[in-house]
Amino acid sequence: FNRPVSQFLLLLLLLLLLLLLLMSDSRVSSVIQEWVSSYQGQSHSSPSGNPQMDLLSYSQGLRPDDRGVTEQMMGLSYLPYTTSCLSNSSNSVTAASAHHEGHSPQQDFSPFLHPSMRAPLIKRSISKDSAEYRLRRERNNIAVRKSRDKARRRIMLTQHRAMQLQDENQRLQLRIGQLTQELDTLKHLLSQRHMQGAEEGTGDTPSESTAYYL
Amino acid sequence: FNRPVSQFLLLLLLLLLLLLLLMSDSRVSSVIQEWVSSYQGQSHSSPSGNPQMDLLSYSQGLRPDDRGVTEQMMGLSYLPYTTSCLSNSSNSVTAASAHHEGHSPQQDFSPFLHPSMRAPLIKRSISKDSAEYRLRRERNNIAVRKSRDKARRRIMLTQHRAMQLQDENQRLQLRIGQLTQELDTLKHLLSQRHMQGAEEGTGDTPSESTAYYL
DNA sequence: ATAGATTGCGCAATCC
DNA sequence: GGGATTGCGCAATCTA
Repeated sequence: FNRPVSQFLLLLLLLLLLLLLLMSDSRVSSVIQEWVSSYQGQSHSSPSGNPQMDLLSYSQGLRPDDRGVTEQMMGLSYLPYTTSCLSNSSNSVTAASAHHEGHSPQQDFSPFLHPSMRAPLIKRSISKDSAEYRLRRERNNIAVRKSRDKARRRIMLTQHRAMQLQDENQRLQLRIGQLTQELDTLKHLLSQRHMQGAEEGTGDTPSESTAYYL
Repeated sequence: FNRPVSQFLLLLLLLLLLLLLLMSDSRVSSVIQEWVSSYQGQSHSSPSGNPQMDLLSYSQGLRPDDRGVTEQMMGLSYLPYTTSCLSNSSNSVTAASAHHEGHSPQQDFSPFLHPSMRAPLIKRSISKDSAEYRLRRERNNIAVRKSRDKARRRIMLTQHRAMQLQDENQRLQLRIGQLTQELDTLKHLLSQRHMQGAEEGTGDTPSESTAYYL
């Protein structure tokens, strides 16, 4: 997203939420509950009911970046022997702090050359360079996209909820002001009436004991 | 972060914010303003005044992952010619949709082999494989870390503000209930008094339609 | 123990 | 030009 688009979107969403606020007003409660549930209970796929995309859209990796295979390569830290490259089929990457494994289809680099990370080499033929490793990566990429979308939605939602709550707050405070003023007026009126009606005896205060003419 | 730690941190921050709320209570306004300003105006380094880390902490890349040099390698998509690897010094990566440029110190891959991305090859000797390119990358990494920290802080803040606002809302609604009840009592009392003391005028009613004696 | 979810991080593109 | 943001892939870790 570039700035103008995101700003426009934000504004649009704000307007929409304002409309929603106007329509159903008694929805201000349970902010934390929803957030926590959306944070922990991710068993439901699209909590916000976004009609845009669901699981399928993620599995269809049709982003403009995804044409073809989309490989990504890897770490290879701390190697002064840069000349003997991957074509040696045995030296380069795959082990450098277990970060960013080398990949490149039908090419295998056995984990080598890093003294601190030699143990995982034996670990169950790790890092199959182009077998079902790609499958796992692709699945994880899908999951990552999904999770990040979810996070984005969650953040937007929280933001809008905050705005909504702020508006509600303002309204409530206004209402409180009104009520307070009204109450003051009434109290004043009552006390005045007490003053005037003092000749009939029965002086008392409005809030508690109002049994004059009993 | 794992869950318990993050939950504990969240609770701690919540308590802190509650304290802050108790100290200065008139701060509930201008939620959106702050958010937007923190979103757009990023000229200030640490807006929340977090005493934890500032620019220096970012430049000192001392994360447990950062020992040594920490390289990262790159894309290389769409190459059926996997056998002729990097040692050919001219074929592999660097151009695949301009993603994840190959790196590996004192090894240079000239951008090749992708028909759609041939133009940037001429572009000012791009992708210096290990010169000041590394410097730029390192600086960008620092900036990225900083930006993400900021985003994290912002999100937490918004969240806590939402909770805060919700509490405030509850309080306000309670107060409104109280006021309304009180007002009803008073009104009832007044009307009763009107019934009984019908001989005295002076009716002025605050809100809507109790103007008997006008 | 296997798969999805979350997260920190680096890279590159883009914004400002 | 240089910091700030952002989408994305990778790997580690968590969780169910």
